[in-house]
Order: sequence, then C-alpha cells, then structure tokens
Amino acid sequence: MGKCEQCIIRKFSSLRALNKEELIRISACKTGQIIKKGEVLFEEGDHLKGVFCIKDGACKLTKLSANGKSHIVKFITKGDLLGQRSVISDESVNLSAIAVNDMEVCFIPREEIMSSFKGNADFSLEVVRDICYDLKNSDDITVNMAQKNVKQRLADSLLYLHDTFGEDTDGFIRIQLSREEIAGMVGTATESLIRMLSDFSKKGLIEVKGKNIKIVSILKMHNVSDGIM
Amino acid sequence: MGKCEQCIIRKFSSLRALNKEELIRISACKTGQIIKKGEVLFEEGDHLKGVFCIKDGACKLTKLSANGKSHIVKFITKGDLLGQRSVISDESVNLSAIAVNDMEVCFIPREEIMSSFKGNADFSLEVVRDICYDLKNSDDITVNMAQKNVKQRLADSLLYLHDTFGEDTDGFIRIQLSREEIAGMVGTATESLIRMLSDFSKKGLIEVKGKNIKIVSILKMHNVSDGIM
DNA sequence: AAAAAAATATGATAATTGTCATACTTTTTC
DNA sequence: GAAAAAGTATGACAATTATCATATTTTTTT
Repeated sequence: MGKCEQCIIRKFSSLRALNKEELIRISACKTGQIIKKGEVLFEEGDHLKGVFCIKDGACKLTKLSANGKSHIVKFITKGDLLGQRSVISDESVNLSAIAVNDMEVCFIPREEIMSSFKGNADFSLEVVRDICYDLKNSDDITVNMAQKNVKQRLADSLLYLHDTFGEDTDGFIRIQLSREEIAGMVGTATESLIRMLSDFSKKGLIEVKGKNIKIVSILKMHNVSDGIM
Repeated sequence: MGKCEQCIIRKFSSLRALNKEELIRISACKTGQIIKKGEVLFEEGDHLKGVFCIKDGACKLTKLSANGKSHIVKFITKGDLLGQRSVISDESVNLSAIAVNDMEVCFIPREEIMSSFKGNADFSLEVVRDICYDLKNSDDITVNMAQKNVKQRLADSLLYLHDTFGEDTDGFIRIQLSREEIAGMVGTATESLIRMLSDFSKKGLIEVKGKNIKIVSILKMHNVSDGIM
C-alpha cells in the first residue's frame, strides 16, 4: 500500500490541506480496497465509519424514490472524497454508492478525519467549501428538475456526463451507462428516454454506438438545455 | 438595539455555540434591519458582506429558471441564519432572498462570522452540520422533483409549508402565498396548480379560503405524496 | 366609490410523458 | 454454441401537464 504523503490523488480533494504529520498518521491507518463494477460501497441508511478517497474509477450516488425507481443524484470520480457529509454531521447517509466501473479506493477512518477537521483550520475550511459547493449545485439541480422538461433534462444529463467523464479518442463520453440508468438520472421512464435518445440522434445532436454516446455539438446541447431548440 | 447575549433567537441557530466574548464582539458591530414584505434581502449573484439572523418574519429563497420562471427553493424563518454558505465559501449567492412578510433581521459582518468560524471549533461544527443538513435535504428534494408528478409535488409543498409555518387557530397554514408562488415551489404552470388545488379541495384533502389553506388530514396528504391516492 | 390592475378560475386544445404490449438485439449462463 | 435473461426499441394508447383564450373575482389606485 502506497504512502499518503506520496499520493498525487490527494491533491485533487480537500486532503491537499493536510500537513505532513497528518498524512503520515492517516497513511498508517488507512486501508486500500478494490471495488468491482456493480458492487456497493454503502447503502442509504448506513452509518459510515470513515470516508473514501477515490484513487481510480467512479461510482454513482443513488436514492430510491417514493415510486420505487432508483434516481442517480451524481457521480463521484477519481480524486473525489466520498462520505464527508455523513462523517462530519455524524448522520446516516441518504444515498447509496455503487461502482459504475472498477474502482480503487482508500478508506480513512472517521476519527482521523474528525481529528484533522477539528485541529486543522485549513482542512476544515476546504471540506466546508466542498460541501458548500455541493449544496449550491444541488439547489441548482433541484430547480432544473422542477422547471425543465425531459428533453432539457436529458441535455443537462449528457452535458454533465461529458463534463464528469470526458471524451475517449473518438469523442465518445468515457462512461457506459444503461438506458435505465440514464433514465434514472433524467427522471423519466426508460421507454421515454430511449425515444428521446433516438430523437437526439436523428436530429444530429448526438451519435450513439451501443452504450457509447458522443455529443456532436456542446453548444447546441446547451441550447437544448436552455429550451432553444 | 438589543444585545446578542440576551437575545433568545440565537439559541435556534448555530450562533448558540458562540461564547460570551464572541457575542459581545458581534453585538457591537451587528446592525438591525426592518424588511417589508416583498423587499429583497439579496439577489442571485450578489456577494454577501455578512449573514442575516432572522429575528422575525420569513423570506423565500428563489432562483430564476432557464425558462424565466421564479422557483422557490425554500423558506427561511424566525430563528434561522441566512447566508452562511455564501460567506464561508466566499462565493456569490445562487439564490435571491425576498421577504414574504414583514421581517426583523440582524446583519452580522462577514469578518465576525469568519473569525468565530476559524477560532471556535464548536461553532464551525454547528455551522457545518447545518450546511450538511441542507445538502442532504436538497438532494432529497431533487429526487422528489425528478421522480414525482405534479400532484405528489403539490402534496410535498403543502406539507412543507405546514411544517415550516405551522397552523393558525383555525388550522390554516400560517402563510399566505399567491397561486403563482405555490406554482413556483411545485414547478408547474400557475393554471395547472389552480386546477390541482381545487381538485384537492373537491376531494376533501384541503380547505381553501382565499390565500389560506388548511390540510384536512396530514396522513392523507402524505399518502398523496407517496403516490397512494 | 368607480376604474384599473392584478389574481384567480375555467374551458378547449395541444404537447408532453407514462404505461403496457411486443419485437428485436445483445449479453450472460450453462 | 444454444438457451435464457437482460437490455433496447417501437407502436398504440392513456394520462398528465402546458398553453392560450376568456371570464370572474379580488385588490389596488385614483
């Protein structure tokens, strides 16, 4: 297992604010884990005993809706921290985390995080700013979900996926999701989503090859998102 | 202007974690304000110079959607703090705050809040927990907005209003909103909302007298929210 | 108190979205 | 490699929701 002091991944999260001492202490007690695609990191209602630092791969954060559908709230990818909200507020998690591809994560026990949170003002400020950013984002998404139609929301979801996972050499978004999963991001029926995807495809907004999707024009997709169609 | 040390309102927010020294310091530099119904505390994009402590009254937090409608994200009422997220993350606000009835607020300058946030671990933990709670809530609402239909969302909104504002002596929710405002909470067209309100009324779920609404059975309303109708 | 403006209500209709049935395709399992 | 299962696609139709027109009521202004 590598040492935290030498790990580049920490530079991408609030862990960057930790000092050498703290890093050495965490290095000693952290545990590495490999999580395969489809495996569960934690489930709605679980009480987390620490936070996950994502070294590679990605997972989806989902919540079961009142009508039994699984809604994808967001994705957590390489470099992100996962579980701070729950650990800091000392409450159970409200979302489930499920790997969408093979993951490599480090698990840092609750006590270590809290000790740095209380003792290192730089670190706590970084963590809080992360959470603030998430809150701002979440409010924005709420408004989009409430005010936009399915077409606009699909455009948003595709742009989000593009932003989060980037493109492969052929320009396709670097993540493979089932139609059902995408429907669960957009908040629509799977059949409706499939129809709208082929509609986008017919209109030349996207290119689809199996589970691979390419956004032909980011600008046009933004226009769709804004209702300029 | 009263002294913070003797103000009961602070007990309802994270300000409760401040010590005597800090309270005296804040007391000296805070300013009181009266804000009339309809007046704006701040607007989307503003950079806040401090936080508001709501001594009386309430305001709505709104965001302009892509299609030009004003969406009410939440209400802030007596005892709440307003603006911490923005002050701590040092970013512009993403929501506008508009009084829905006459308000009495205290304004505490940014520097005072940040100084206590950095120097008083109890206070910063309280603030962070508040923000964590808001984040959890916001994610839950996102899922509801995405997965529920208008009827269910209206039920949610009515229950939220009931929770937030309570009942008057006749059982009516202690807030008067226009149909347009309620439509802006639910995320629907004003006409659709009006229809659904009279539908609820016909079915005996609510009682409507002008702008006053009474939920006849909280249990039944929860059932509507859950899609059991 | 009358006039004007704003808010509420309702009808008619169109657009959007969901549901169910079924067919086709791809992936998984044995 | 065949069978089963899961995922994707499409048609038909129903339910939901938005839009536009217009009427009615309430509130505000003069």
